[in-house]
Amino acid sequence: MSSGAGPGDDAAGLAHRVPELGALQLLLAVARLGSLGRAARELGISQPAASSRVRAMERQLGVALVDRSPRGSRLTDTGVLVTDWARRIVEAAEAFDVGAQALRDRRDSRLRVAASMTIAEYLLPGWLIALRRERPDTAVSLRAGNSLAVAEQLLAGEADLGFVEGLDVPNGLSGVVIAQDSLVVVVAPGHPWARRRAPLGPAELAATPLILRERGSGTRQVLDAALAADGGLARPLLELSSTTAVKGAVVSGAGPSVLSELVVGDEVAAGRLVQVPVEGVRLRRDLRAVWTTGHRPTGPARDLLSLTRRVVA
Amino acid sequence: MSSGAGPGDDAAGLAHRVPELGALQLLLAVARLGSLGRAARELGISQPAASSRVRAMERQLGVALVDRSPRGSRLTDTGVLVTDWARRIVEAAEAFDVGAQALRDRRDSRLRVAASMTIAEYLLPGWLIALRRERPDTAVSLRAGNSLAVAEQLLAGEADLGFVEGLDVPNGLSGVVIAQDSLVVVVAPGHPWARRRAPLGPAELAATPLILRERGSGTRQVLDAALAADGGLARPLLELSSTTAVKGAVVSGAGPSVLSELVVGDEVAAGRLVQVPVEGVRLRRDLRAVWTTGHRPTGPARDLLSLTRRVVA
DNA sequence: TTGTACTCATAACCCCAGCTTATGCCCTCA
DNA sequence: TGAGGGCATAAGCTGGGGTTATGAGTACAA
Repeated sequence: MSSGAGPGDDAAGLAHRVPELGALQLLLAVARLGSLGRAARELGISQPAASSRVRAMERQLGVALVDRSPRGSRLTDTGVLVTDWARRIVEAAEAFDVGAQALRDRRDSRLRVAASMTIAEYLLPGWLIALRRERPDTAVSLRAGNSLAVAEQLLAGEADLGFVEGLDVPNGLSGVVIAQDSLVVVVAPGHPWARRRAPLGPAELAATPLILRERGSGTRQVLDAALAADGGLARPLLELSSTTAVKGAVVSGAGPSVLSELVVGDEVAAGRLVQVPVEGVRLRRDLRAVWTTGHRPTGPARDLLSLTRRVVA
Repeated sequence: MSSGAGPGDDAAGLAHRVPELGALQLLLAVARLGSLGRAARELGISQPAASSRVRAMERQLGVALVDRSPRGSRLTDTGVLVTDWARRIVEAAEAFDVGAQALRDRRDSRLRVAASMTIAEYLLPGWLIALRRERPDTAVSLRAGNSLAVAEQLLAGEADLGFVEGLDVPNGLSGVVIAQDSLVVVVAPGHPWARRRAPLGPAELAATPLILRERGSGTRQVLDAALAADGGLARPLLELSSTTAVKGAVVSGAGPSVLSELVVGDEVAAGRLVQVPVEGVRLRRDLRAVWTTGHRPTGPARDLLSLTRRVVA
């Protein structure tokens, strides 16, 4: 094995090394139900199919996952670990699914939602999963855009309920704050700030070139407003057009950035990014549900709204 | 569409509604490279194959994902959204991959790691991904167990580096604290505590029956120790044998629980669980890297260690 | 213009992964 | 001892997804 691409760091083979979704679901079902046959029935396949899939997974991964016995199947120790990793994939897939579903049913859904990008990306799938649990019959359609587009769609009657992040409510709309989103300063683990314990102040933050989204983006606005309170202004080291690009640049060590904790939550938890403590800067923005003034949400819109309001009061 | 299971809430069809990993990777590659052909080359498949896969995805999801032009392909607006959801699936799959890889190479790897369950499940994959980026040739093997098992393997020379969570360092081992894990009180969004703003005190926490892991588990130990400082003791409402089971019970509203923020991070961010503020209880535990006293980590072990220490100093 | 180089789409063919049904063995329990 | 639930094996079919070969549209330079 020479240097460079070892086996396992080529993206190409990922799909061949990771079992497909159906197999992972099957594994979860086996864990839950304690029997290959029952799991097979739950997923609507035959028992031999389930048996062979699990066997194939074990061959693929090179470890034993389930203990078969004539009275059922239980996970092995490593099976438990693998299943937990698998669960994260399946959950991400479920979020993808509800999101895609909502995206597809553009027209004539019972509940048409318009949301800003960040909310559509990170929060809505979770809400829709919860909504589906409580009101399985509600068909939801989703359109994502910036705050302006959300407002337009509500005013044009093309959406029943909107979600926006930002400092104020667009004209003609009413709304309630449903959550607060914190912006956080993040750096790659190798950056000097990563070991820092003393909080950053506004002056230092304003003086340091940051990796930022272009001027006009929601995140940038909040940052500028926060620093303006101290007479400062964010200095861009690099301006990128998508949040993902910014995040990628920070992870690869290009410099510090200020991003929503929604966006970097995973990376911080997994240690790919480090959050730098900050003091004296108001890096919070409200997340709001909005509707056209006078048309308080009713029916499915009300269901979804009450669901989101129970989150982070 | 009658009541009950609508289309989209049956787990069975998930794999048919969500494109498979290869297709999602392809989409990410297209987004990054701006061309179907280039993306195809990167993944080692032919251009027509890529073209057809993307087309199949669009048919499957019912939305246009990429704008084809004779000079390349760019994502549509909804394509950007879908791609972001897809990225989360692929990242989960990468974590699965490195984990499984480490699990497979049990014997004669250059670096044999033993880790407690929680660390193996939530943190190690991220570290291994980072390690692979810096030292692509390092083959890592992983065994997961409780703190005792980790200690045994280190002392028996079956592992080079261990990771444990807990209050103290096992006998015969040395170690450093690499991170702190906070335990948090969580409830389902419908629970009365979800709207609560005043922090819980130790007395109230000790007086409330909780959903817990069985006595002897790491989490339970920390909780008992923390409450013991005030003369209290956790009262179980329900004792379950796995963290996942506890989490599931809390999500479905069975009652409050105390869990590691590593475990519930996703759920809290997505609003499936609500974190309740707590005051006056020391719900922190150290995460430590450990090794047999006298054998300070060298080589690959040192690489991994330094990597983890850069995280949450 | 015309040639070249890039894009993506279409067509015809092929293969194997994974499904199904049918069966058998093992264990447990009434 | 027979019934029933559990898993494994065998044989056969199907189709999704791959391949190569080719065409058609756009851009740019000679």
